[in-house]
Amino acid sequence: MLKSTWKQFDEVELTHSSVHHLMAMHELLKQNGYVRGVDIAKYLKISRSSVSITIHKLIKKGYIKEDENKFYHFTDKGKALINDVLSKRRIITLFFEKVLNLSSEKAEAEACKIEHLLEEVTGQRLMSFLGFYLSNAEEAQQCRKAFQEFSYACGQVESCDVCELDCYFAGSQEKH
Amino acid sequence: MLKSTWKQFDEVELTHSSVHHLMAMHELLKQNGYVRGVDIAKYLKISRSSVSITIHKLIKKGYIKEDENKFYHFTDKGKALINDVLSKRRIITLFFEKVLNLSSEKAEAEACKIEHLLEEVTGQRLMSFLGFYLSNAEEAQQCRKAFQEFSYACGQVESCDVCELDCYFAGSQEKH
DNA sequence: TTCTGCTGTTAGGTTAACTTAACAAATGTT
DNA sequence: AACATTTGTTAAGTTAACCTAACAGCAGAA
Repeated sequence: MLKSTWKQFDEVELTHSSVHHLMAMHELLKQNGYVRGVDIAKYLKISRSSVSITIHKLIKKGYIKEDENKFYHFTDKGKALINDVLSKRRIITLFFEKVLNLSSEKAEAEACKIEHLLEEVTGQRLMSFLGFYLSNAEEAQQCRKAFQEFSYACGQVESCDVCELDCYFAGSQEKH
Repeated sequence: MLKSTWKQFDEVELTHSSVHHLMAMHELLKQNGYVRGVDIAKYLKISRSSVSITIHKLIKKGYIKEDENKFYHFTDKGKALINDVLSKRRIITLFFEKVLNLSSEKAEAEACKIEHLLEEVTGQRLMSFLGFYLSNAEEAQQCRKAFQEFSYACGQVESCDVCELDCYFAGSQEKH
């Protein structure tokens, strides 16, 4: 891999924290019809002061505007971002839940950690894959069924095609 | 979702940065047979001082030990972690590349951003899925073939089952 | 109207991860 | 032997994201 690829982690347009301030806003707007700083603070379980600072940064960046009564609203830019992140989260969650059979709580928790890090194209491709894999297409249905019956027999071998090192899956069976 | 789920992001045992110091070590050990601070610094393109500090933290946490000549080595704990992360990266990369058809560079870059955030169980499930999906099983082969021929016809509709909001995939087609 | 409580902001402090600058110790060169 | 380079460490500064404490403004209750 390119030796500085790892730095892309820091180069996301908005941090995990900022994205979640926006997500909280979206959720609270849907719930209550309005959002104030204190609502976000309670929702995210952080201090009002911290929220105040982050929100002002987001205002400066053009994702949020504030009205006379200190109620917050999304700008078009903010709405677009929320839409992207929500879609991506939804798709990733669906994948974890419907394909990998994680519980819906775990699926959401895992999606939440990575949703803002993946590029649009990855989300789109995943979307496309799910659109097919979860469809009623004959091949998809049979594939799902066969996978359910399939149990990866990694326990017997020292190494397999997929993991070059000690078998990851084998190791996992001791732990679980 | 549980309202504090998002905080799990910060609660990973090792940060993105720390994990990548260990990954760099692994890579350099494989390449040269030894690692010093300056090697890691050059590899990660950060300052020697920064590496020095991070490495000492990792020594305190028990992932690395230092010999008389300031060469670094993994402890068993470090080896186990590297093994886990590498396996997870490999699986995720494979998924992005072989299932979602991302280029191998993009697949690795995307995997790199999220590999340390996903739980073991997620990696295992993905492993299991790939083990089947990429296998020679009749159903898997047909599914792969059918998916290749499939193009998600999202353009015609306002919304679809998968994305509740504006169609994510439709939006993406304008951009690309 | 005074008091209380809620809300937002500011000030000052912490931690993690970077930076540059300065320096000490070892190593290599001439 | 003297000088230059490499390497690791330390000091001091930056940014992001949190914290607590203090305080100002407002709004409702006694």
